[in-house]
Amino acid sequence: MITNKLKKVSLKSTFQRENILEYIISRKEHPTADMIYQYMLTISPCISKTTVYNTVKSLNKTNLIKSIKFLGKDEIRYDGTVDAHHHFLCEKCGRIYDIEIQCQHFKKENIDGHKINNVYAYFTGICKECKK
Amino acid sequence: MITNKLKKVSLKSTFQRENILEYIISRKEHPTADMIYQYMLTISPCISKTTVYNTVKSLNKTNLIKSIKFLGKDEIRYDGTVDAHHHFLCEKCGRIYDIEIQCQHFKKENIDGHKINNVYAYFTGICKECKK
DNA sequence: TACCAAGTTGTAATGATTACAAACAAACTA
DNA sequence: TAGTTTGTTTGTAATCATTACAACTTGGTA
Repeated sequence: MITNKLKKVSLKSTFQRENILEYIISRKEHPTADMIYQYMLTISPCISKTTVYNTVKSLNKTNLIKSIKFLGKDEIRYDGTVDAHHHFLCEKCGRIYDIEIQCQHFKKENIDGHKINNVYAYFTGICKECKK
Repeated sequence: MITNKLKKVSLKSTFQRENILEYIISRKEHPTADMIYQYMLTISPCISKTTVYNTVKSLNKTNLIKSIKFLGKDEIRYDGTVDAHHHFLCEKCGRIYDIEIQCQHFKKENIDGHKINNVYAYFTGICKECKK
């Protein structure tokens, strides 16, 4: 439950936070800050965009959500699925799919002498819907 | 030779283009637009930043260079090495290293029914220099 | 219930990138 | 080699996502 997730990471439970987190997790669209803002306006007409940015920053820092960024797109997208996975971005419709592949490099701790902390990867192409 | 590279992709050969391309290829720093601009100022004091942006866009479109973008950094970096490879970003010093690993997904043409055109990936952590 | 640290709001600033129009130059043609 | 055309460069102004900041408000503890 959403409130517990916030409690677990010591974030105060507010209407804005609960609904923003719920929105990101339940919809699978990997929304942008503006999409979150547009949705929040419908249930909280006075919300500020700054609140959206503050909130996703907190949620991201406490690992309740993840951020993703694609080349050529200048906005950050937010992902409520936090376990290791990749993404697929459709070049035609812009939809973003979660990709559950396991890469052999995912668990490496060292490459070329560098200590690895994080792995980011995504694919682009034409999605199965657009191929039809 | 730089001039030939431009000819091959039917880009007119200009002082600005040759030097910007040469700079990106010869230095291995994966420079930002501003780094390129600062360098170009030293050999062409009247160059415009717009020229830098126009040029990297052309070079990128014709595959003479590649663009890279990292989460949390809001600038694009340019890479003169165009064959398939990944990157490592040091979280401490910001240096970017080319990573020559071959991923098993690199040559896949289909994942989950989506047609794959491109693969982007990078690692972050502490580089071997900063570990010392 | 009162208090205070933390959260929210609105406005203004930032900074990378793009739009646009005028001036200019590369390279082809005669 | 000069003229022409088309693509390039330049500078300024605009854009747009995101952040800074300061005043106001609220959650949750004592």
